[in-house]
Amino acid sequence: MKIFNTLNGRMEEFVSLKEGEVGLYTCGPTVYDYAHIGNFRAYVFEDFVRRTFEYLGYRVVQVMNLTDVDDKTIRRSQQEGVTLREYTDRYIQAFFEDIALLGIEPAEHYPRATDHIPEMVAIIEDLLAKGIAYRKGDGIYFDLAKFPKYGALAKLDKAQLKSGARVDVDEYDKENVQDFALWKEAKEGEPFWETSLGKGRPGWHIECSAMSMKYLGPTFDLHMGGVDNIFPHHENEIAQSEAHTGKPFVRYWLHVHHLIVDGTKMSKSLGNFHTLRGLIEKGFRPEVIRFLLLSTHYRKTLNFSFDALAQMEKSWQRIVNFQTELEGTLFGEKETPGLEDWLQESRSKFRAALEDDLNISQALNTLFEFIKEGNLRLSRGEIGASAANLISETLKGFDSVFNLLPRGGQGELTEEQKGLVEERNRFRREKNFPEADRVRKLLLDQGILIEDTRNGVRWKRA
RNA sequence: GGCGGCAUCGCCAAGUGGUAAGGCAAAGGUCUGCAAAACCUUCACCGUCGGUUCAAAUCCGACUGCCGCCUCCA
Repeated sequence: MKIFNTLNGRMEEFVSLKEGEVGLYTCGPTVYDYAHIGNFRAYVFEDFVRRTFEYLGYRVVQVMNLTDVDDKTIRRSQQEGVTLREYTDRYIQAFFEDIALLGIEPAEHYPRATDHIPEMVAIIEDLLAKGIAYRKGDGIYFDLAKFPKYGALAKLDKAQLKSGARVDVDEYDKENVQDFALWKEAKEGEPFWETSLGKGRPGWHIECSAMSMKYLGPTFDLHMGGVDNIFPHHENEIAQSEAHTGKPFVRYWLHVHHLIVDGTKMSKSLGNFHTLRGLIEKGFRPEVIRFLLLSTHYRKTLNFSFDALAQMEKSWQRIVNFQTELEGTLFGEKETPGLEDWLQESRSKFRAALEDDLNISQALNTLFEFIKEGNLRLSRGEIGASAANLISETLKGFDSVFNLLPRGGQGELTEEQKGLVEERNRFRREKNFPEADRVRKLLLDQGILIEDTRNGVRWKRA
């Protein structure tokens, strides 16, 4: 498995710390609102990575944090006059609903920041004791001067980091504008925690250090997130964690690039801002949205458009049709020449694509070539029952990584519906087409679409 | 202002030195009671201009456009 490691800007062979197991930390949402499709591009890709490792035989231990305390969550909960917990509970629930719709496999751990205050305090106390952190004015800050490696991930020269245009330096009471907050002392009217550090709340970055190390250990395999997190968030995580433990923090960093809409940045003011809920209300299937979010290699900007989404729907249908035909057709027994070789070759091409820095486009190429060949064989009438089953299993194996097929197959017909299909067949044999069409319409009204193929009748849910 | 990324057929998107994967759309055909699905055929000299090389979409330079980072946004 080769992956592009942001840490050194190179393609590297992935070797896990523990054989057969991957420790994975993925930066999760700040739960102040519904997540948007840009967020979901990252989460869907992370799911793809997780599934890829599982496909390759690894056991994955994934941690995704839920940031439930920050300026935005505090401000909004106050505006609504509810507690921080009540406010964030609502969006955490929405988040879980959304990722379930997108077919994202749950992580092993979803730690909430506010449930891990003691762990964060412990790290901060240690950093204070080591003289790496200092208390000043309204908070506790990390002293970058004590961490020479700072800037390695983002490839920023510390000396060149200036107080940017976006920061009003006067607002901060720290010794160096570059230093970042570990702890913020309680402000009037804001939620706070009573700790050995005093009353206050954690800075943003410390939660990820505390929670990742708690569940994955001081050094772990893989840390992912959006490119915008490289600096300062991930840079700060490295500084805090390594200053605390004296050990390397993360071995491989993977960063997902952004999503743009119609070639331009997604923003509320441009009216091109989309949430998953919004798209579903417009009638798009979550599987298709997942497909689109997945369809571009993670290190490239993904261009979202409704045009593209509509095309994805068709493209997706091709995959589903193939599976439907394999599962929903009554095949006889038949010898299929070269079956094993073909399946074997497809699997190895598929695997090679995944192992090449998670090249999903190549993996999809393999999938569609597989479907093409399968359809060709179907049209030639070469497929028997056992072959159809093997092909279907191979397809499902590929799909265990994409997760695009409707889950649990398409179910079974009721006895009555089966009877109707039989009845229609009888009418067709008798060439009584008006009656056959009437029965077909009857089934369609129940959501069952009947299609006649060379290999027999098949059905699917409309 | 500093740093970085991207630019491939109408659309989505692989390919990073040896002459353009795949999907959608489109056109023609086959199959078919109809419909759908499927199959066959057709469909690109890779943003612009220079350079390096026997050979470049692939390397170098300039330009144009878009995107991102430069302290709390995936």
